[in-house]
Amino acid sequence: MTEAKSPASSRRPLTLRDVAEAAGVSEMTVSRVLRGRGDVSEATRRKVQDAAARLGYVPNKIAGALASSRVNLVAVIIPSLSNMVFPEVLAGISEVLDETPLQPVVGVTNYLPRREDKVLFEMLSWRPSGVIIAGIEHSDAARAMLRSSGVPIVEIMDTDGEPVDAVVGISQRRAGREMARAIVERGYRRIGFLGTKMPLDHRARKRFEGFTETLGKHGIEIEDSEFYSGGSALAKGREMTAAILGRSPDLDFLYYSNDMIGAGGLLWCLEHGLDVPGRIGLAGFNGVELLDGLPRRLATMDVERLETGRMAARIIAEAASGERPSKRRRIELQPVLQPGDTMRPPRD
Amino acid sequence: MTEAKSPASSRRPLTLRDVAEAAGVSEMTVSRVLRGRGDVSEATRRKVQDAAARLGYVPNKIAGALASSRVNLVAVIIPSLSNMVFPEVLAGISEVLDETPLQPVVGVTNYLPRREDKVLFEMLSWRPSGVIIAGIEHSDAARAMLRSSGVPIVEIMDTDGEPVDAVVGISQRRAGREMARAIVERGYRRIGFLGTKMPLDHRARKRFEGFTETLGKHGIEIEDSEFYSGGSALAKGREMTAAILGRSPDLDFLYYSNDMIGAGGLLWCLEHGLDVPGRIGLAGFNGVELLDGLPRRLATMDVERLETGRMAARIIAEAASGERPSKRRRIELQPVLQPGDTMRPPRD
DNA sequence: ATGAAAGCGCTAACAC
DNA sequence: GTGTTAGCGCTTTCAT
Repeated sequence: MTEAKSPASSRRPLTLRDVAEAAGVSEMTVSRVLRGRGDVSEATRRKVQDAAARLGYVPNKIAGALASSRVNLVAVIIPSLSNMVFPEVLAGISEVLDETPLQPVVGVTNYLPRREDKVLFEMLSWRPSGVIIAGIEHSDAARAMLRSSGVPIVEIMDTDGEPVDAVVGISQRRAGREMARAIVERGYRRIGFLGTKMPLDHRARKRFEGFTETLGKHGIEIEDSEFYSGGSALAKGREMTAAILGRSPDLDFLYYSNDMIGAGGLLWCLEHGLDVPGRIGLAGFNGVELLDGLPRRLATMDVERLETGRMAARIIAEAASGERPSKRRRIELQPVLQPGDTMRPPRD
Repeated sequence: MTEAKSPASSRRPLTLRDVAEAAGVSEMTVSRVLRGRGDVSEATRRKVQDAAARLGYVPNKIAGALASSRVNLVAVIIPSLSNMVFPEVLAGISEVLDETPLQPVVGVTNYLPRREDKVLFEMLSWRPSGVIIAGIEHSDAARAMLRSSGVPIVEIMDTDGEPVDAVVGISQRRAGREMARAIVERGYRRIGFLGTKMPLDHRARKRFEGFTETLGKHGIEIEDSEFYSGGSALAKGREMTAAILGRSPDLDFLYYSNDMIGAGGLLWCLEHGLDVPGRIGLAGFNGVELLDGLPRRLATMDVERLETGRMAARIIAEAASGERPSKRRRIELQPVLQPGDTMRPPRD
């Protein structure tokens, strides 16, 4: 059966007026029915709904938004989608916004400040009801845009600094410090660090700073380190582990800046018969679900990504629904050490 | 330094008129400068740009879009962000759209037709310049909306069916058939299948149908199967592998519906000392980068996700830039078998 | 090279 | 309960 050239396929999209004429009422009445606002008699309501459905009317939110100056979009700005951390935060955001009329719109910056500025500018030009943005480090321009946007802003995943408005997440420095403490408590002393070559990843940098700071207090310095960029993180974890242990075979702990390279390192160590966690301990960062299926559970630090997303979304949703802003503008979640099977127990 | 209550932080967002007044020209001139259209003298151009920058003016795209009936958004509708396949397609889309004025806007359906209808409706109500949507199976309502939207539509990742407009991807049935052929050619005969419990994942279903169809032609039936839902795919892969081999120890090949559970299965087999690929062969599906770091490279079928995204985006970009639509409305990419190390070589 | 007028499709506010 | 009027902040079109 060939598609008949139905009227619906004419190039001009339908307007309220079309529905109004088809239903024999005013545009205003159609508008009320379609938004479920105001009093409309059951009879006209049905007439209108029938007409709209029959014609296949899709409202024009552009016009609606302009007229009402209400836009049910929440800008969500994150550095990447390929690091599973961010989709998980997004899941938390969606979960909460699904209960509201708000909708998330995602922008990706690839960790580039320039792109962040641009993405933010683009999104703000759609006049969203709120902004959730990863990190607390932004260009002056970005901070100015956020400040003068007039909508609620939630910076997430890093509380080390001054937020523009609200902030939800963990202290990355503290996460680094706590991991260092856990390692030292467990008697490891010769420590290697493996991470990404990403000067622009402020969260990784702060973790590293916190980590070295606490080691320093115990008179320990990182003995060797390896950095990578690009490629399959699992494979890189293997390569880097081989390289660092080739150079510095006496290391007794390897701290990886993310779970994926940590998993690669774990596989390498097991294949090479190293005694984990006796001879050498391993830890990653993030607590990604993936780890559950590894031969041993890699030690890691869970950062409550889902909850971060949820709380950020709640702040926006509250503000958008006109509630007076809650007092809690700064929510610091606690990173939770999961020692898994790749760290020996603490000495007492 | 405390933030002074600058005029910019007044609650009313700036309009063109504000910039026009500040620059001492008409709104129209400001509009021209900001869009880089029409002839404006260098002098006024500078005046306007200065004023806009100084005030921190962010244009209102809602008003602009309504006036020009041009919206530089491309709706991208996918089932999930946690299956890495989709972020990769998105990366291909972004790569191409970054060279154009177009911007992707992502909607996630969680594999639910209801949600797909809703997300599509919401996105169409913003009058995007095009739609890229995963799959070729949609509700009647969704197909009607797509058809009457008046914008270019590209359905991706599955070519087995009648697209509304254009389609880019692989034939999932064919991918299933080719995997079956490869397995049979390599002398495996007692085959188990492990997959997701997702009646709504049409692509997985079609692959399965193609798979069994080709096996059938060789007089082979699947001997046993396992299905899962939820949880860590890697862990599930292990569990299911243990379960299926516990029940049916004579299986000599396991076909997993995705690489993640395949990887879990591979780890399990290696830990239990099974001879892979001699005693038992394994294969997954998708060709995810993750696999590079596994102890052995899992056999898989690469489906060119990046390229799929790129080509879909190109079709939209062409149409949006007013070029007459290219003839290629149906682009079938070829799934590529990557035998890795978990299938023995074909018998000749 | 610049400006003035009209209107995009809808909703707020007010009449009836 | 329903209709009318006047914009929302831009861009299009046409005049100068």
